[in-house]
Amino acid sequence: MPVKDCQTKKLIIETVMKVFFAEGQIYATTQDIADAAGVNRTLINYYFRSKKALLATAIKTTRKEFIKNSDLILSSDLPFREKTERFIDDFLNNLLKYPYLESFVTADLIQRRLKKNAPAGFIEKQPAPIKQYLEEISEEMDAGNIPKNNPVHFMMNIFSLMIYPIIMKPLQMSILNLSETDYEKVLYERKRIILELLFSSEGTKQ
Amino acid sequence: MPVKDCQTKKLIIETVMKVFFAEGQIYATTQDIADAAGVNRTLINYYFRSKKALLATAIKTTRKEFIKNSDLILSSDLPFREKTERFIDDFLNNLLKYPYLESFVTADLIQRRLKKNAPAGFIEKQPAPIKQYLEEISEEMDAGNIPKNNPVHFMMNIFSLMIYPIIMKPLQMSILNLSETDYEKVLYERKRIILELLFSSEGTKQ
DNA sequence: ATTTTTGTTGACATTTTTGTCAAACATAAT
DNA sequence: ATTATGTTTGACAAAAATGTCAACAAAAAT
Repeated sequence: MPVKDCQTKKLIIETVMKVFFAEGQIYATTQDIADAAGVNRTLINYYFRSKKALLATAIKTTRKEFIKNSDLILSSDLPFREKTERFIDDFLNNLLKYPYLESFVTADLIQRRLKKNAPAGFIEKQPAPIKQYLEEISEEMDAGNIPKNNPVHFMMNIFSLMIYPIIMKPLQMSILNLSETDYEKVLYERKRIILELLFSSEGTKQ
Repeated sequence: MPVKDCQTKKLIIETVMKVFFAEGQIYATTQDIADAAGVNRTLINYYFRSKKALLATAIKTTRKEFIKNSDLILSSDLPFREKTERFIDDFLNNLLKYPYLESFVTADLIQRRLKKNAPAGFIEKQPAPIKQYLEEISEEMDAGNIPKNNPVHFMMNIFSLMIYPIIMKPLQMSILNLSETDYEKVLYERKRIILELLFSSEGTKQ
């Protein structure tokens, strides 16, 4: 019976999550991973066949953890504004844990689109909760609560406002001339800012 | 006198700009670059010392082209709203040419922050035009034309709303269930959407 | 025309990264 | 104790990527 088994296997996956998705080391080698996990590199090939396979499962694992809560929120029957508020709150929390997951997945999608030599990831269909939420956005627009546009814009605005400042932190820090602590403070205010922006224009359509 | 000289040298740089910053092939090898440019790989080492050095100059070149116009706009004495409008217009155009420049630079910054083994880029100070524009944002806030907050939020909002949908296009396409042509159409509407959002909340501060 | 400089090429060397394999090890079951 | 099972390791092999070099070609300068 495997005892240590799942331990090291999990350890390796968690290390990938840390190194790639939390720290953003997209060029990390298998040796880097092994070192960070404190295990022999060969174990990566033992538990997962290849680096590619390891990254694929790591992505799946992280995505599940990422979506778990937010899908529940989007599928709930909370009133629109409250739902949006909770979604943003939850999403931002996950984002701060794994800021670079999206960048990595996107990079992956790009490589696969160009070469047959597919590195890791997987293409994802539209999640049902997102679809439902998009419909609610549409209703809110019809009700005149938010400016009437293609609902995808509202969704895009949310994602943009939440994600960009986090994934581009190093660049934004230098452009905006902010220290590490300053930036943290700014990020902390974001939730409020985003909500104000999304709902400030009540009935201001033209 | 060098005649062909600058031609191939330029060709190589332009190819890097295409492969890395336009197409997003962050894992492209020197051979990939040489193939795409139709030149012998050794020439990369002849004109630039190493891959690292090549990427460094390519980044500098692209950034210059990128900032050239938008800096003029930000430094001009146009009224705030018009200035913002032109800035966004110009920035979006450049962004569509080189969507992945920022992602690449950020990835680079991250690696350098962690290892001493610096790959390519360079750390950038706050550009003076940005500083000036931030002050103007502050004035607009004092004048009550836009909600009063830390001015960096306004700047962050602009960047986020412009850049995110472009750099995360593959992911957004699947999440929002949009085809290539649908997405292009949405992107085209963005400029208007962004401006409406930024200026919709006139005097709505709380 | 010849020399000099610059550009270009292919073969080779080095380094880095990934993957394989057999042997050693630990643990639980018989 | 011995076997069986899953785990771990180091040595090795293979592949991929980068860099160097001497030779060759083309153009400019003398």
